Amino acid sequence: MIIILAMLKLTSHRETILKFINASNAHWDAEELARALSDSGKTIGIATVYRGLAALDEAGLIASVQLGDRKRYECADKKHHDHLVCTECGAIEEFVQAKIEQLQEQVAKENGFEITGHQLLIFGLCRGCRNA
Amino acid sequence: MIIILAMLKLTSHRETILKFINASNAHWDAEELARALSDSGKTIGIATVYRGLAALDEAGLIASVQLGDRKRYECADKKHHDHLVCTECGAIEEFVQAKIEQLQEQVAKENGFEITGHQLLIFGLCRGCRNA
DNA sequence: ATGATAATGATAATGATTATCATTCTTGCC
DNA sequence: GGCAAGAATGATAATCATTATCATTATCAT
Ligand SMILES: [Mn+2]
Ligand SMILES: [Mn+2]
Ligand SMILES: [Zn+2]
Ligand SMILES: [Zn+2]
Repeated sequence: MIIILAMLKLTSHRETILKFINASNAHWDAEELARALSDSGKTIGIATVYRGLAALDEAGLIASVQLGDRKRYECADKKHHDHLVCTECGAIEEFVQAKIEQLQEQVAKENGFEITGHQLLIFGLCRGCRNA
Repeated sequence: MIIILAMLKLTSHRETILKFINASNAHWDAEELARALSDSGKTIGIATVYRGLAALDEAGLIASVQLGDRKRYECADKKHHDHLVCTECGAIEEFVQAKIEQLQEQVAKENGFEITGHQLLIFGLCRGCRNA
């Protein structure tokens, strides 16, 4: 059904998790996802959800963002982007700013750093919450 | 001795914590700081260290960065900056990139967001770890 | 100095995530 | 198809950072 990388064993549970994430556009944390799966009749043990998410993330089949104290996952089939996080309602919006990405490389070079990843979180009030 | 904002009550413990942070150039988490204080003969209960750091941070007398799962604190008397984090040795370097800051404002505007804060973490290998 | 109020510290509680371990799948192979 | 080896699962205990409790103590305005 899906070509899974060699490092990952295909299991129905992982497939369920992967499909669920790919089918949505949200940023899920483990508990939320477990609840959603349960609500849709596909209950999976919470420990397995945690492990499945970590495995899929490591295999590059889904992406993750560390938001404050919890890790959230989203589908990986979109290009790299960063996030705007509303501190009022929790909404998460995405953006891409090529120039910022490029300037990060420059900063790294100036500091003798070899970049392996980055995370830019912009906190604030979303349009809705500003007007509320 | 120090002009403390009205919102914060001066206590010897908070003063100790503040001085310690200001005297160093590092990014401390609560446990590390408690241990360091203890080692220097000024033991402060761990709960008080947590509360003291949070209070000083809220008052703007020190600054904080959420690094992965733990919160780290540093002295606030430097201008805003972001961080380069070595995933190998844990070293944290600082940088300022005005253009990136400005582009963030632009991104926010484009999305109807009102920025209240941001955090840019660049992960990778520091010069030392690259050559090791 | 005195009292109102906030801070402290020992410790319990929380919340997210990981570790255990017995049981159940997957997959390669006959 | 049937089987064994090894990985995955799930219930639950364990961690780890941080916060909450609550009795005691310190601070600050009067
Ligand atoms: Mn996203
Ligand atoms: Mn810093
Ligand atoms: Zn909002
Ligand atoms: Zn390093």
